[in-house]
Amino acid sequence: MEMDLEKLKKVQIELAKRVELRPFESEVRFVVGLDVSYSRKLNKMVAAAVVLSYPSMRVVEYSWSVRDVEFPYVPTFLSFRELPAIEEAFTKLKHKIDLVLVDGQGIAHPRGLGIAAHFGVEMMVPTIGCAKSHLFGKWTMPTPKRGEWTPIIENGQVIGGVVRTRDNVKPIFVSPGNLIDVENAVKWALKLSIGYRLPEPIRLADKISRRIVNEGI
DNA sequence: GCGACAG
DNA sequence: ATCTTGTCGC
Repeated sequence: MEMDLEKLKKVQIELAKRVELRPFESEVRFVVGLDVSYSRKLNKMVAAAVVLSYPSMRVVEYSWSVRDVEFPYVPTFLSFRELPAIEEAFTKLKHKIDLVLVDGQGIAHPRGLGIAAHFGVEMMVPTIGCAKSHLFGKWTMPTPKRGEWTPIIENGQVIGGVVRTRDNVKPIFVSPGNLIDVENAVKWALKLSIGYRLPEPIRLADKISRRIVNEGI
């Protein structure tokens, strides 16, 4: 397969320069969650985009995209595998989106461009990365109480947070994707986490994409 | 050289 | 991510 990782690293480094970390204070009406599920036998993937109203937290719209899997899973290069699908699903939405949550890292990535940051700079929309496990940066375990969080640090800079979204449940790794800073990314990841480990937008996107795969795409 | 390594 | 049985706990 024709894929030059060194070349792609340069692409990531260039795109990372376009990430803007800044306070996020705009009014939030609609939030979207993005996630991808796979059908191993069909070699296809399904990306789902779920729109929730805020603060009512109701599903007001959702869309999806089915694509052939043409890029392998290589740690730190996840966006080249899933971005085509999640961008297509996102583009199909009719609502005007205020904030996006993506399943994966934001800037907490070796070259500062996890899938959430890559998506954020290409779509130019406020984006937060929420990963279920660690990839990059030094961190310590936060206390077991919901709302508690510890910083993910690299070169003396806070690039994200390890966030406890539920009492005594394994924390999630949150980092800015674009147009938001660490504090606001953590704040919103918590506000959108209601009763479950993952924020509602991402949890529902996972459920919907998985259902589409299991119903025969 | 060795360990780590989103989904 | 997917595959895959039972099991612990609210």
